[in-house]
Amino acid sequence: MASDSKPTINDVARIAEVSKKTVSRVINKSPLLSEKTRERVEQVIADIGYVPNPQARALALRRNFVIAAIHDNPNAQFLVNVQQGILEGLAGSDFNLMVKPVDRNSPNITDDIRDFLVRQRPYGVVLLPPVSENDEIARLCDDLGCRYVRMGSVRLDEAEHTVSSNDREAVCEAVSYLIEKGHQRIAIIEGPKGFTSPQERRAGFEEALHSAGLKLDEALVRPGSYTFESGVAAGQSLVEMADRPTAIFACNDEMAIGAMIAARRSGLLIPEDLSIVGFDDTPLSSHVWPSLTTVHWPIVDMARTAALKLIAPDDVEANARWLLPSVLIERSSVVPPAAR
Amino acid sequence: MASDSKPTINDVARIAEVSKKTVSRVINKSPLLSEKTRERVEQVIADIGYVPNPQARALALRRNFVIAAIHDNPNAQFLVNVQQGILEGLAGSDFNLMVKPVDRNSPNITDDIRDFLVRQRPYGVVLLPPVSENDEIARLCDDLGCRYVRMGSVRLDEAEHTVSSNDREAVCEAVSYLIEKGHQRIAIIEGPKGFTSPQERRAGFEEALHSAGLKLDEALVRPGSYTFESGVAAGQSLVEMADRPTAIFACNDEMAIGAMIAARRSGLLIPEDLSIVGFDDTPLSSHVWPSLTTVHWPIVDMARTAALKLIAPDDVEANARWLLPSVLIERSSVVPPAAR
DNA sequence: CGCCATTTTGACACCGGTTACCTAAATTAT
DNA sequence: ATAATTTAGGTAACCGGTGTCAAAATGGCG
Repeated sequence: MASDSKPTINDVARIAEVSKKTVSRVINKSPLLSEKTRERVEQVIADIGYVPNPQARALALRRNFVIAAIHDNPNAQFLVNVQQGILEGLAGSDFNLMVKPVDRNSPNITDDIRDFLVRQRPYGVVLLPPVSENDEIARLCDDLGCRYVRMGSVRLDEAEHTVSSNDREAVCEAVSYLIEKGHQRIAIIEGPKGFTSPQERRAGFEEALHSAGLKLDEALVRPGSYTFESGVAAGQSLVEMADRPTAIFACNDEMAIGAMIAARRSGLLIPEDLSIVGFDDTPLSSHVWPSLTTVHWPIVDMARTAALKLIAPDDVEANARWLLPSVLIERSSVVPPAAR
Repeated sequence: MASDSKPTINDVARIAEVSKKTVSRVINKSPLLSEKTRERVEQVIADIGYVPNPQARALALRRNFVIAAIHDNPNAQFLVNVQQGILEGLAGSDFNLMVKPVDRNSPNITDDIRDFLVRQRPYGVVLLPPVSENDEIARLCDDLGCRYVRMGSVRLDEAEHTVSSNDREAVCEAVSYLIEKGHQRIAIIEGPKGFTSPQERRAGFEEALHSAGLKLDEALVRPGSYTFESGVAAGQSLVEMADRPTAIFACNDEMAIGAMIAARRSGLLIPEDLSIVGFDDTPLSSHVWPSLTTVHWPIVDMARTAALKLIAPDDVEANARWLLPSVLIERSSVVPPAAR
């Protein structure tokens, strides 16, 4: 009993004895309408359960109510946080969220995205890191006249199309915290080359050393790829050193936890023998034992802000905001270094 | 230089000197067209870069090209896998994926979903567990004439609206494997009450015991909620028993890993002192040390199948498939019990 | 009461496609 | 050669909304 097909604006108009246009005015809360007819029409709408057809609206308005999240990020927790944030920003509006993953290794990412934008014509897109760091794609959106916000550690000094976090300052703070605790030999496990966020985090690391008068020991720098395995490998090579570091800063939590596991395998106690600081504040970081001291990366906030920038041009506050704070979360993976 | 607004079907018709309808026929690959005009029109389409407007099509066809994933599941890895699977199923079609999370604790989930379906009118929806277990919502889809597929351990004996996995058999196999290894005192950490999947997994557990002639010891049953913390709690209470079990089956990986951590905190060696088997095969399960023996839950396959069922009525193979195999993955968290 | 300004409402074309129906040309049958 | 049938393509209405602009209704004021 799937009932007859849905009532349309014409049905409402006929029953309420007004024109379609008047019904349209009621739906769109136009101010130039008498209270009397508005009530009458609203009554009819409620009676017959009329709901405007979004496709028809989209056609007439020449714009739809879709925000797309374009990503090439394989991290599940990140993705889900971003989606949550965008949906929070969209809540209460007519907008819906569409997800569009792209293949980071494909040579024609740009073509793929162009095709998507041209076919689907989303009202706006949120570009997620690392795809957000691709200037060509941002230009593509510009050319196609598609609203966009780039999320990440992009540090473009323009509020309109960007939502960033101050990774550099936050890492500087975190590493300074290690130094304050008495650590001098501090290692870093870097993120993948060629992206902004690992660069920023590395920069913050150096900044902290410099302002404490320490100099960077290249022997304590390890490459990483943001994966658990790369953290294990880097951690292992660090703890096997003759004069191993007393603390490690890893550019993300997964690698930090990998390093933790590697250290433990080598018989080290954490944090007594080795302090560790991560970055991201994934749920996992509070689940491991000892719980991981890390930098909270405000993904959900960034995503919510990005969504608001796209759909709420009047929200001056959201539109002005483009640099959100990453803050240090002290847990239990850091203590002063043991005397040697 | 955002260029003038996009070419429409009228532009193509005018330039190719045919009617709109003929262009429409070309787009829709209608067979009743001469090869000559088809080529001419296709040439014009390519020349001016015409792309059909999806909103207009949606309006005229009275159906859009949107598949929505409706979920109330907080697990990030699960969600991302589902999205990946659905997108694989949708790949190459005109369909796009929309995500619609609902609040599992809200009393008016049904109203929320009804509202979404009525407003957005997606072509089809994939209901994810545990929402998929709610019969009221399935009925709602029926009433609203919205195609749907319920994913999960739903075990409705009807292929049309269901994609399930054989959790029960798989768990039975996994626990039988423990028994073969020589374990007799096997504990279970259950999933949340009131959902099908934990029930099925528990049933499989009992089945394995029975067919081996063992009887269920209620003292070795612990409640859980699929969270890491509940796994820690359950694990701890199990290892503190005077005659503790030699093996634990946890109804998901997160709890298995929680139990693993709890056991280690109590000074137990894994797997020497305690074997552990999980369920899901999350990436984490191969990252922990020792790597977790677990049951692979074919989420991606299930999601892909669900998507195909929605959009490819001709794909008889996909439409007939509704029970996908969960298979045991042997890693290194199980060994025969130590002599006591 | 009549006139003008203002508010409220409606007629109609249009957004960019599709369907139903129709016509003219081409082909086949008689 | 003519009628019957098929094939190729066109016409007009329609899907369900919105924008424009003008008409109708209302109200204030002399």
